[in-house]
Amino acid sequence: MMDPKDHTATERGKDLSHWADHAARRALGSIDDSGPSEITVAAGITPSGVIHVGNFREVITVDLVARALRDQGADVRFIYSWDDFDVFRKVPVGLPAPKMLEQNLRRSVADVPDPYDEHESYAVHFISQFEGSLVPLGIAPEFIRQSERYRAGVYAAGIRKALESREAIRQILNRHRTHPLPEDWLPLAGFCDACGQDEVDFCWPGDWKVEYRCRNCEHEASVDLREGGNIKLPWRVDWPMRWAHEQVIFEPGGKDHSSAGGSYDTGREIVSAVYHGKAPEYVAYDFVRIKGRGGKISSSQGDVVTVQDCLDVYEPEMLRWIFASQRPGSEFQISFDADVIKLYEDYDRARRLAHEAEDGSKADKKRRIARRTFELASVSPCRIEPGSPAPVVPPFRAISVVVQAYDGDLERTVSHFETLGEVHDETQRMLCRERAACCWRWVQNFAPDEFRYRIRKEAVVRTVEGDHRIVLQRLVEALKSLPDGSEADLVPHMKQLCEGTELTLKTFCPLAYDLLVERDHGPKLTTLLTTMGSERALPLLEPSLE
RNA sequence: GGGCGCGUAGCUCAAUUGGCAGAGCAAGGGACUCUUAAUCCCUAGGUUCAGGGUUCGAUUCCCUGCGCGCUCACCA
Repeated sequence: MMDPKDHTATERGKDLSHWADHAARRALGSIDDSGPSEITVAAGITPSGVIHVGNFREVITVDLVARALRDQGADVRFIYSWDDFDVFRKVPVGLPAPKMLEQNLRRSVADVPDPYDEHESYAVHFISQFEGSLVPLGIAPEFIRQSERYRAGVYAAGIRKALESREAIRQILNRHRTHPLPEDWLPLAGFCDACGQDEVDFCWPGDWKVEYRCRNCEHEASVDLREGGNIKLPWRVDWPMRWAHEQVIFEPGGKDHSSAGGSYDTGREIVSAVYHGKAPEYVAYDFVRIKGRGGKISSSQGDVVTVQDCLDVYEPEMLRWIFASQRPGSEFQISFDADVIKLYEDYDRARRLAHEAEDGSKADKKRRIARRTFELASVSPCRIEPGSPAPVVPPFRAISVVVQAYDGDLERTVSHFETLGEVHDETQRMLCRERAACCWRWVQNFAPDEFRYRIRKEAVVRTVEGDHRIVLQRLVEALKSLPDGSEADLVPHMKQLCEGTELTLKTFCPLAYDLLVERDHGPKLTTLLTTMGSERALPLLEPSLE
């Protein structure tokens, strides 16, 4: 724990004013001294199909709070529960082998075969996809698969306690239900050992023994809870049981869990009445919406946008920054359209602000907020010293022009910026390459047409006469006189191109764009010409003069 | 019916636990004898949905109303 009398600690304390810092303080305030020295924060979802960015909000929320807790001196255990012992209730659209999946409904998602035939099960397929996408983001929780826990009998005592308290649980749940649970209700759920389906009726003779009969295949069996098996608690009891089992002190939840009478509400009552525990500190997070993917949605995944889809367009730190900048309760959208440019500009600006030295003015507050947000957004934990140099990366917009001139060649794109003196060392080369890769994927898949161009592969011959011919001739001469000219060298020639003719650059340029990029406008002409180089430009311009 | 959230410039939104209402785009003007998908400077734009309360001070906290969205009352 941090010593509040320590001067630097209290100075530091003023900086810890991000929502994750406040949540961390609340969580620390909720524990008493008798608790374990290590504190547990938790996230978790059901892998019932492709895991999307909306689900990511849960993990990133906990990751940010975990980092905030560590910054306050806590020893943190971050667990991620894969609720893969849940029922496969619905076949998502767009998956392969829909008939096979249809036949596997009502079984545990951990027992449904992988329709892609790549992993041991349906659940594991989507689990490994999602876990893989967390690696570049620096998120590394301890993953727990509930199917394994239940089957190993880890929760035997928790289940037995629920059975012993079944009447209390029934009353708690009934207070929030329209149709009350029957008097003989048992807090049990599970799957038939024979057919794997969840159409099972339970009986509890007492102690550790549970018996069931399958309504589907009429299989009957008796299970000793201590040995584990296909028996679990229903969600509303399962959640509080695991809070107590893991001593979770912070866990967020989506809106569906968060309303009055929802599962957090009943869980809070159950954990206290049955397990003599305490509900974790909680934040409810809102949904993440998607903008600008119209017509580009991958048919194999329905309407779903994954974390990997976001990483295709956004740098890892930037994706973290986007979530760290939004308070959990507010709904926001992740954009794939022209907003991407604006967002990159906002991000670069905020990062410069985060690194600025303080000057005692009121702007310091904004600097502190930006700094703290970037400390939390950083892929690996870091402290930002005011006045320290900010990472240097060329603007996304500039990269979009250059990377298209080089047809997606990242190395040439990077060396272009090196030649311009905007990229200096290996770190900057790496950052530039990473951004160029994102940019190129964006241009190809999502950019609106007005941001895209393609240099002609073969020259087109236009009839060029009169003043247009004169000006084009001058442009060609200018390029020849500057075989490896920089943009600065070319600019003076541009100013003289139209002298003595009826044309202006505005009326001439469409011809040049047509010859070069097959449309009547494009990136700033001098940038385009010097980026593509005379050796590519001249063969496209000259044929129309012959 | 219960709960949560939202309502701020023409548009999209900030204001991070009460401290001079701000950005981007759009609009208008100017600069760089370099086209735009630019860059830089300036201007304008507001009863912060309405009404009340707490406070030295409210976009922020409390109450009421209106409008919008989501969610629970199945399962998870």
